[in-house]
Amino acid sequence: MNRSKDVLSQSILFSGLPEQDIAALTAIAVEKPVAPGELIFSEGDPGDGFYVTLEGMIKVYKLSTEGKEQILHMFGPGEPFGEVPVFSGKAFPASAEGVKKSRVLFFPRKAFRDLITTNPSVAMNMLAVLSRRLRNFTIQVENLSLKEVPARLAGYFLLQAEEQKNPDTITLNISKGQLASFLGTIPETLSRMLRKMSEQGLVEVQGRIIRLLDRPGLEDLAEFGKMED
Amino acid sequence: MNRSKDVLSQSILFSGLPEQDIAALTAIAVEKPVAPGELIFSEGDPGDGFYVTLEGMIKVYKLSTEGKEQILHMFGPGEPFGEVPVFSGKAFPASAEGVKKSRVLFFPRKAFRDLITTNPSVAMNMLAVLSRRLRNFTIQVENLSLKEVPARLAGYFLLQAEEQKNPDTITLNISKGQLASFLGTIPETLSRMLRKMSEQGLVEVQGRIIRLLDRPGLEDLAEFGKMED
DNA sequence: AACAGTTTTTGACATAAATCAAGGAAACAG
DNA sequence: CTGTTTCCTTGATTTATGTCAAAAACTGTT
Repeated sequence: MNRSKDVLSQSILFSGLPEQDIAALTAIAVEKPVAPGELIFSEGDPGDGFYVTLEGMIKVYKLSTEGKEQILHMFGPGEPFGEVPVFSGKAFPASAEGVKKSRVLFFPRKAFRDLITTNPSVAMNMLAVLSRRLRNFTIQVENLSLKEVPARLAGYFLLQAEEQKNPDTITLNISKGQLASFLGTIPETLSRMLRKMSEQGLVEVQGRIIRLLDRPGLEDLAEFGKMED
Repeated sequence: MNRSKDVLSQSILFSGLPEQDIAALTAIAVEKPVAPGELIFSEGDPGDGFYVTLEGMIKVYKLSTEGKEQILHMFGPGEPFGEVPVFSGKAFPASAEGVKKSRVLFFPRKAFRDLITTNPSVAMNMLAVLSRRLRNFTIQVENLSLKEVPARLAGYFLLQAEEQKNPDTITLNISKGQLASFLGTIPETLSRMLRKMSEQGLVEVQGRIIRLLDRPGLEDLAEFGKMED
């Protein structure tokens, strides 16, 4: 039942690699189960390797001194995380833990760096992964600094609708509390905004199922962020 | 007077490259003067290459629909920028313009990708550059989401003191308005915070010269972000 | 079905920072 | 220098969102 090879050969990082290279990779990698809420690494840890999510979902986050959490990324199957220390030479800039029951694959730093120097296509894939992540960060900074919570929320819904390829209904794959943390706010505020959006007929909320009733309205909200009360 | 080679051979990206490779690089690159306020590229532009700052200072930023600006990075001599589209295949996620009279070097996408596939050490350097940038972004997100303006400002001062290797006096190399935009706030707020910090004896402000009078106090402020009025 | 635990919602209130408006200082060009 | 433009500061006010406290709605478990 070793599906790690399948996940890897499908992943952004290793797609296009010949069968035998994948085999060599799985040989140097260590698989690890992760329980919900279990810490994988902490901000400040040295970081002598990186991970690929095989199954489940991993969050990467920061905590304020008062305990507020900001989620930086959520990673599903096939997605690598924790690569920054491998190339920057510095410690993990954030912490990672499982959001649900998960499995991850750990790749030791040296073995992976060796692979990259001999295999330009892996290097190119890694560059693409990091570039895409930088892109996402620019959007996250833009959201936090230039947009208000309703606009971020509307943007999130529209993005999810695309990813879930369903233009008018999405299902949250994380709790509302986690969503609040991802959007840079707190559960109370998120709850209030959801109610407001419902009252205005933009969405209909049933637990984790969100029906998008007014896409033009949501698109407008995501861009201009104004909501008349 | 072609110092581009010198700047390149000193740069993070090309350090360690043999003389002849640097020469080959400058052969494919195009030098371009940039006036203060001159646009280099805009968010959404295709991006068929990236840049290295030779001289001066370049800012990369986002604008809100209402015109507020958030600066994402400031790049000085030797620093590359605009690489994301080269590897992600997508458009520029932000815009770039000169802050002062500058010179930049443009590298066409294809030539650079070719260089990387044949030259693992350049690939590794680029990975290091992108990783470091990701690191900075996590800090920026943390600042925007988990810290208040006084804490960000104190953190900025301490960072500058380090970079300028002078523990008790720093000189701003950008205007206060630009600093506000970098910290994710507006000039009015920045001005008020500076006054407050002066009143509390944390710093002394004389134009662009900031004297750090109370490092422990500033460090505390940067971490906990509380300032009694 | 009932319990303990968590997650979500709601209300009243506090506050950091944005906005609006205007005056002052500094930098720059002629 | 001297006028003009840009940058910076200050005050009064508004607003979005965080805080605190408590109730309500789920979740899964014996």
